[in-house]
Amino acid sequence: MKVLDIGEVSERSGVAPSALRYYEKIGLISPIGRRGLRRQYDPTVLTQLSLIALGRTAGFSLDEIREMFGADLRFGLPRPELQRKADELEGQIRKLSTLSRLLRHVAECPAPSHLECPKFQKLMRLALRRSAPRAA
Amino acid sequence: MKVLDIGEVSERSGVAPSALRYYEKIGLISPIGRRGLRRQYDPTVLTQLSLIALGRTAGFSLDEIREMFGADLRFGLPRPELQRKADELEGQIRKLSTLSRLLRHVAECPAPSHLECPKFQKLMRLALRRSAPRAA
DNA sequence: CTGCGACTTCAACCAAGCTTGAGGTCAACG
DNA sequence: CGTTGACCTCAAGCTTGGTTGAAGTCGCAG
Repeated sequence: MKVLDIGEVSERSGVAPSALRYYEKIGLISPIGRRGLRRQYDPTVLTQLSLIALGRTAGFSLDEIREMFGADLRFGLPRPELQRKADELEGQIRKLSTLSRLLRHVAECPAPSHLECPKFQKLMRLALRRSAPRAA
Repeated sequence: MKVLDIGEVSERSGVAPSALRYYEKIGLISPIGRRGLRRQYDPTVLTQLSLIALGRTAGFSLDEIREMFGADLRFGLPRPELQRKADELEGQIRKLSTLSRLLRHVAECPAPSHLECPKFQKLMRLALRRSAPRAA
């Protein structure tokens, strides 16, 4: 199995070498070894990096991502926790989809003030219901 | 129409007063006036704040959000730009949904190493296709 | 064996998005 | 009229997720 230099990993994943070293420092990824000083990576690191990118897109912090996937894709979290994260994601998906519909509506609706457009109001109520503040 | 003190806005929106002042500084929101030194807010600021929160959830920066919604919900962006943002959101939604399915799968799949599970691989391929790196 | 280029370390810096703290103002209650 | 508590300003600090730069190491080509 071919091993990869940091430069190749960077090129293939689109993640800067400095970022890869940073990820290593915080325990997110690790090379399988060194040749001289140079880090040698297993190609599966590319899968890991994709997952990390995915997690970032979802707004998870690198810490959360480490908990979820672990280095080496251990997926260390207890199952209920994983389900909880998935639920969280689905809530987020509904919010994003409301926002998307809102933007498309605004792009099409001729009403001068959206605050008065019933469709806009309906979408806003939807959005509001989904991002409940702490207080009543 | 009742006006709101910063404390009330904070309580109802779940956004800290310091954050509200910060949002004002960068031109995201503004009070309708002052009573003495105290900022007085129109209740529609709550709608704005919900939109801002929604935008943040979607990963937009405060700058982007200001461009999109403007202060006063002007929605200053040209329509094609808004459509583009909506497209962007939908791409993101598909990624999140893949990630969600991936997490649920991991929570249920008994396979010791997910890297070998065909279902896992399939989901990963899906995810990979959706977050194409810069290089070929 | 020399030199090039890709790597290495480490510390310093950066930007976004806030929070915190010191010190001040002001309106309303008793 | 005084004191309380919620507000004010401004500067400095914090966290996350990195990048940048200086100075050094190394392996392979010629």
